[in-house]
Amino acid sequence: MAPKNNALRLATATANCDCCFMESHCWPGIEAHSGEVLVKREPTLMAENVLWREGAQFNGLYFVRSGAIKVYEIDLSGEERILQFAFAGDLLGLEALAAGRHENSAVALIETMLCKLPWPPPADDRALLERLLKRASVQLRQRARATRLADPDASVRSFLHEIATHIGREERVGENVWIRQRLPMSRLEIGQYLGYAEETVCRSMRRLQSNGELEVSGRTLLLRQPPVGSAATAVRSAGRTETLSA
Amino acid sequence: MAPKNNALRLATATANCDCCFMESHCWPGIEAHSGEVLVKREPTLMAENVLWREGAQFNGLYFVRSGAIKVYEIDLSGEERILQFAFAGDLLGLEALAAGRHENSAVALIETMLCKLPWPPPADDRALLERLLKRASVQLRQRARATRLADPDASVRSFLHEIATHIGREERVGENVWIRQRLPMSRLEIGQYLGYAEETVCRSMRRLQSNGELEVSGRTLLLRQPPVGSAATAVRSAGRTETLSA
DNA sequence: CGGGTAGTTGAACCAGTTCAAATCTGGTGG
DNA sequence: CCACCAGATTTGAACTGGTTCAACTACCCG
Repeated sequence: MAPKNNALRLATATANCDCCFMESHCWPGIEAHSGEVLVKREPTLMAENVLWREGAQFNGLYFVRSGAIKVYEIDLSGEERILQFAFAGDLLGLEALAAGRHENSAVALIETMLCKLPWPPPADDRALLERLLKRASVQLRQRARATRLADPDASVRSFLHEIATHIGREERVGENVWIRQRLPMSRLEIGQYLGYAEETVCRSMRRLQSNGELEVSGRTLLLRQPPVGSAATAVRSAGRTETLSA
Repeated sequence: MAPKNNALRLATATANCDCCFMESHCWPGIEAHSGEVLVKREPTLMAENVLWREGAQFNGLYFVRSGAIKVYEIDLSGEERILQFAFAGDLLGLEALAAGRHENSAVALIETMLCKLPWPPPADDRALLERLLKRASVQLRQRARATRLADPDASVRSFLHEIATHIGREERVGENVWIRQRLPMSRLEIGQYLGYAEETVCRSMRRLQSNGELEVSGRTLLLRQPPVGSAATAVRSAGRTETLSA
């Protein structure tokens, strides 16, 4: 459980988002190739590698280029509570900006590539601040939804849909649309995020499976994308949100 | 339960935070009387008055000068979930900034005075953006803590302490320090915020009372401020945060 | 003082947790 | 390529803390 601190710290390079295929993911709405934003490529993290540790000084925000990061804290009773899962295009670390120090830890769940936006920002860029403020606003809105819903089935359904629509691939089988996704986190971690026990998540997924809402095999997930207007849609829209994080 | 929409909409006046006794509360860290920030005084809201309603267009952030506001949403099962309580000095509405539309509602719990910072801001002020970004960062950090803790006693204790240290008055009785505060919200609302039933909050407060941690009589609260280093402190620090909102 | 809402208490119920054990999976080394 | 291992997942069963329902009481406002 204790992650080995073998975070790779290889050479980093300054890069311009301009030339990055992820530009539109990291900066939704930005005019393509505006050449505005300077970030640093970070060395690739392998699963379990630490991005930052509780107590570390805050010195920049991260964008996920690919992979998955979990942000978590250890509460007084020693339990791990997961605060955020971040995937490609997501912004990480905003909550540490004000204090200048991280109050939680972040580790890679799978091989992950990141860019870093150093802080304070090198250039005095008002547009950048505005974009970050909007990102913060989005994260605040989403955090409000992350509370556990009425029952575990609703929570898990909502969680899986968020992940699937965020990073999954669509697949057509006959007239139905399914989303295929390999989950980067364990059942236990889903539980730690949603506020349920591992076993409850497990049983919940089984129920969803027997409802025909999804197929699971290990961490591979095939999620039914309910046709708009179906009865299932009304239920599912409980979890309507843009992404799992921002 | 349905609040009457008799929000008072009287004449508002542009004001400068400069001349306001709340300046240092609304803008912690700002150089006093810098004359930078322009806001509008909003008409006083009475208890139950609506500040904004779900679906309303976002057109500015609010600062609470005095009183108390609750921000809540109605989930699919018709239950009210409270997302934020805001008191004097707190900033409201950040989560609607990105979308340009409120996805939740806000009403006054008691008589409340507010200032509004129109959006987009009239002046192109980089320092303002930076401050707001920091405020957003603080709110993100705090939102992470608002999840329900291991047991209701810990949650309620933490909640009451946050409120008390934020808006309560200190009182010395012998060598002990107590904080006196009249709660602006009902037991039910505390439950809707913490994720417990009204009765559970009630019993929890009773347990804290028999522990000698507090005195309650209706909504009047007298909370023991544990001396630093006492056993109680270790427990209490579970809820260590700056304010209940930002 | 009287009515109505908010708060409190008790008891039964039940969803989710806990504990324990079986089963499966993915990855490793031979 | 296959056997094997450690960790992850699943299942079952007992337990328990929080919810629910139903009175009852206290407080606040007119």
